Amino acid sequence: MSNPSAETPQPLTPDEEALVRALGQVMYVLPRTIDADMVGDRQLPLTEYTALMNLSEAPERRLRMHELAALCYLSLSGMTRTIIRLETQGLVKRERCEEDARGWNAVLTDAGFARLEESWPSHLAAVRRRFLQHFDGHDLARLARAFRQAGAAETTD
Amino acid sequence: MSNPSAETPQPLTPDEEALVRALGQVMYVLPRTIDADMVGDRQLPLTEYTALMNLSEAPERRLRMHELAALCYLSLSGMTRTIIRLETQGLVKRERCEEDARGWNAVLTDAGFARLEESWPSHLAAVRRRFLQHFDGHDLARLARAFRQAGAAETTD
DNA sequence: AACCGGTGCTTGATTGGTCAAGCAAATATC
DNA sequence: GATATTTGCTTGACCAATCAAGCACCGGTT
Repeated sequence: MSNPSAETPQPLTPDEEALVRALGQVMYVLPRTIDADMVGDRQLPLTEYTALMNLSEAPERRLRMHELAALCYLSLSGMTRTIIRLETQGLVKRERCEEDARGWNAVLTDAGFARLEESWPSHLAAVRRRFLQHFDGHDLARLARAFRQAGAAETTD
Repeated sequence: MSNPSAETPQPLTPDEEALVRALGQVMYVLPRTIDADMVGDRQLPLTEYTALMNLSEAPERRLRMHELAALCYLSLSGMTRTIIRLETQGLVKRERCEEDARGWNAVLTDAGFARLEESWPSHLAAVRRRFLQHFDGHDLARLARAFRQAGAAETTD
């Protein structure tokens, strides 16, 4: 991403500076507190919750590994490991893919669905308490748009 | 709407839902992309950059371990390990604390300061490109306030 | 002055992620 | 239709974080 020509780029304005510092804080703190809330409550870490949630929304409650990984913003190997954890708890099972024998589907089991329903209120509460609450009165739709842009990784350069 | 009982808490509005999903994305993706940008450019991972930056702003460019840990939103042991990495690169040194022989100060070396100056533009560019840019036209001060609230961990309930 | 609980930091074990290498099935090329 | 390349996922090695246990020193009590 190399330094754009100038050796001393435009420094941040105080407002920008404040936002960037606050971002640092949020990036570090939020995932951990939400995760901690959920683990404390129902023993379901955020990553595993996210996986189950995405499965529950998929047709047939099943998804190929790479699709699920993308939806969870996880590497493929990270996803493999998450699914293994979920499988040993009986919340998910893996089935070979019909039309491509290299592929696997992760399938949400009934136990997995039940567990998700159980965890859902806790997750919702954590998200409200730790996050949404503080954006009361903001234009949420507009914020969401900005967030999505920022999150769209454009790994390039 | 029907019964908001204890078992079915108020679900999210579509706007809230969108924001929460976008947050998930940002929480996962941003730290990694910013880190990747900086590592690619100057071999300074974000955690180490943050430590150096906080030291550079401290009086005498020195800080006790627990102070630095708090500023970096890191556990004390995480901080120990980060400082060890920085020390082996010669960017920081540790000195026993004068008034309390149990304590240590992490001190930014000249090499560390130089390295920080070198990395600064790259960090700035990454932050602009990955984050600030997408909040053009927003009320940054207000946003920063909301972020800070969300980041203020209140670990217990 | 000898103890003893509390504090500051480090160390050991574990965890949850990464990337790179590997394996098996699919597909393209000849 | 045999071989080479690509694709889908898993595995191995590693890394940066965590928590809990340990060690050294402080400061108050007797």
